[in-house]
Amino acid sequence: MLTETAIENGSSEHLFARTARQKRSVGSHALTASIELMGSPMLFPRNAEIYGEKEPADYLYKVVSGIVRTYRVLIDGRRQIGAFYLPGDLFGLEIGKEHTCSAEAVRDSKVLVIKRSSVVSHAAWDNEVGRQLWELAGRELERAQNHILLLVKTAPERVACFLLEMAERIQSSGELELPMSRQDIADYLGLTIETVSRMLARLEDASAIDVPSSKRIVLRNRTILKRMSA
Amino acid sequence: MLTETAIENGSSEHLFARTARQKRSVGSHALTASIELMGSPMLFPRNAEIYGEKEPADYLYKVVSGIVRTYRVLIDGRRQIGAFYLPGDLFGLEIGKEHTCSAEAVRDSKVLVIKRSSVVSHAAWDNEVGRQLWELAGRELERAQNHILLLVKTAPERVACFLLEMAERIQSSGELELPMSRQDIADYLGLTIETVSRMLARLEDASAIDVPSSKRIVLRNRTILKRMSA
DNA sequence: CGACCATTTGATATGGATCAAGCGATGTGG
DNA sequence: CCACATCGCTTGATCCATATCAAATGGTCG
Repeated sequence: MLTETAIENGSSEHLFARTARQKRSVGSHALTASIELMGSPMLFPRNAEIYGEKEPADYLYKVVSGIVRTYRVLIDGRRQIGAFYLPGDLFGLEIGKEHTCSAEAVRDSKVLVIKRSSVVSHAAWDNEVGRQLWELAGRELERAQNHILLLVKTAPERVACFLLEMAERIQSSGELELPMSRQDIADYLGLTIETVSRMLARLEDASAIDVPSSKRIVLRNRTILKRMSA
Repeated sequence: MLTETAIENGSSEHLFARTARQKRSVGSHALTASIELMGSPMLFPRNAEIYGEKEPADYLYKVVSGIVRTYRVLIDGRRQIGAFYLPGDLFGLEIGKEHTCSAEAVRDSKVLVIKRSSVVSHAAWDNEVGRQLWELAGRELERAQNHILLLVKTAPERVACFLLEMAERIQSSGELELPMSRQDIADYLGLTIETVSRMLARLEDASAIDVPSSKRIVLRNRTILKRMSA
């Protein structure tokens, strides 16, 4: 009734295999492709809210340009940033009816927005899309697990991890341009801005990095960074 | 081609809707039911490893009795417990090929084990199972997000949260019987055993709880606990 | 140039970790 | 059945990493 060989784009075994009779989508990015086609571009200025916690989660989003943060706040105002989303990243997928985090543009950002219901129905006739939704959820879970591990590390370790993570994701040529403020970094790492600043200074003293300007970071010695990151 | 009305067991809209032509499973717990039927029971003594990080994730597990912890360790030995699984809970589901955490029995435990591949093929012919896998992944993600938020709270807040969470899950009559050691609690909360102990003493002083013996906790005043929990 | 906001740097405070006993329960061998 | 070792937990004393408070500096935009 079903071929279980869903191994086509190198990424190994998948939970949602593809049936022979189901329509095969063109590329290996069926989900992404359909969002490109069917999504409406929206512009969000710096610090604008994209959605709020507890609001109905009727849309799925893809960052085109800029950067987005998701976060939750405790009653006394402490804010925890759960993730940063960079161009190409999908976000806003929820299991239940409502968003569990708020989302804001960190800087002026362009975002593609697509109705959840249309993705859902698309997933029903193209299992490839369903599988990619599954993988998306899986990546989110993995990210959250890594974040938990990050939050039990010491301050210098957290900052070193953060730089390595960002360098990997932003893929810059030698110099890393941080798109977010110190406050955002601090709220992501569970530290204060002063501590983040001091740890950067310490990393600079250890000649692991250079900080020519506050948002520009040169990773001078990744070996040291990696050693300090756990 | 597809009915998008997948609202049948009260739990609202779902990403994986059920097609009219697809076989409808009997109960609302198709996944759980198939694990009951097809899973093999295994006994794990206290502290036995169920699986290790990086091992191939070929099985899905369901706790029958006892309690299971998943965790990761940093190179220097710091251990972070990601979750506790109680009777009825499923665990061990991964997106990729390998486990991202290790799992151990906290106490002597009976666990049902089922081949991942058989769940996968089952999910392919019964969308209900696929949907429940999806919900399972979603609950894991939500749990991880809550854990992140927990880890930015103060020590007394973390302990209060922990007690409330456990009381809700263990569903005891007035008295809560903690099935895990102080070390486990500490590693779950990102604290030391001494701090956990002191925070319990402090909650007792505040007459939020009673601690007749080290593992027995009476929640005397949940209002205070809730107030202290964030 | 001047006001404002983000960041750094310095001085001090403090929450939780660490180090060190003490204590109570559990189990073992005599 | 008891003496004693062991283990998990609590309690106390001290230390230290990071927060907090307070300026000083720098960068940006009018």
